[in-house]
Amino acid sequence: MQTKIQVSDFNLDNTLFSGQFFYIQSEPDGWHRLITDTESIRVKQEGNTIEIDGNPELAKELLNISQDFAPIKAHLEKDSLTSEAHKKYPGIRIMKQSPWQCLIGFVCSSASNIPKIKKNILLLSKNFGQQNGDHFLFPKVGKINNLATIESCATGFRSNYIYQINSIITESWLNSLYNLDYEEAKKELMILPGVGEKIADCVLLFAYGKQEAFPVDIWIKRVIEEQYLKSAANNKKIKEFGQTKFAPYAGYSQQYLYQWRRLQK
DNA sequence: CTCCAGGTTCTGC
DNA sequence: GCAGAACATGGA
Repeated sequence: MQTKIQVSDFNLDNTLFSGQFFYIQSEPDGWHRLITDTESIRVKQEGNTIEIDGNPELAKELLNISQDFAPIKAHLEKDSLTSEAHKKYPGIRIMKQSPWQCLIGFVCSSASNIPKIKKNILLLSKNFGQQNGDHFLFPKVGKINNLATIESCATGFRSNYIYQINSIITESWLNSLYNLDYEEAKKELMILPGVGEKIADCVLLFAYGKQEAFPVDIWIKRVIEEQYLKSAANNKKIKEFGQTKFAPYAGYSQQYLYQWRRLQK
């Protein structure tokens, strides 16, 4: 099934390559296959049109296409650096992933890098996911259940975290967190082994839609120290600064600053 | 070979 | 409470 959706202030490539979602297979003709634990779709942007090959509801949800971007644009333009980042990398949207896939992706992310996280997710899917045509879906909750096989997915010291999380949590527990506010949901997520503040914030932002979350990684630490504080600071300080300065869209500001600093020469 | 990557946990004060 | 080390792995 093919569908076309008109968009504005939306850039597919900038969104897909901003380190939010790790199971993407890009084709040379501009199509990108986005793979979840239930289905996969192909998407492509031509001007202000998003072409969708597959379930259009999944595309709209995952890419957060229908979110009104006007208030976010106004917010980004209030600060000179987020404004510059928005000009340079326009149309980055905060995606709305399934909590499960987002959680495992970011558990893989600790002290790693984006190409390697993508490799981890691909290997986990090949080993534990269901085959779907020429690719494998992301594994469902409970399926990533063999430690030795997880270790073969190049996940290193994160292997045991993945193994334990897979056995501890259920789909309904993950869904129950939608009903909690930011602080409460964060406390719950941080019970999981291998999930600290930063990974919890990523899951809250990229899956649960908590726009006040301000994940602090090495790039955000750098950009805040270099461009705002003009001095060294610990992660707690960085996070407090970001959440206060960029409220109520700290998550969006974070994402644009992250991209700006990470891709800086 | 060394350094680094969308960090977290453990240890020792 | 805090800083510092340990934790695997692959790419530059």
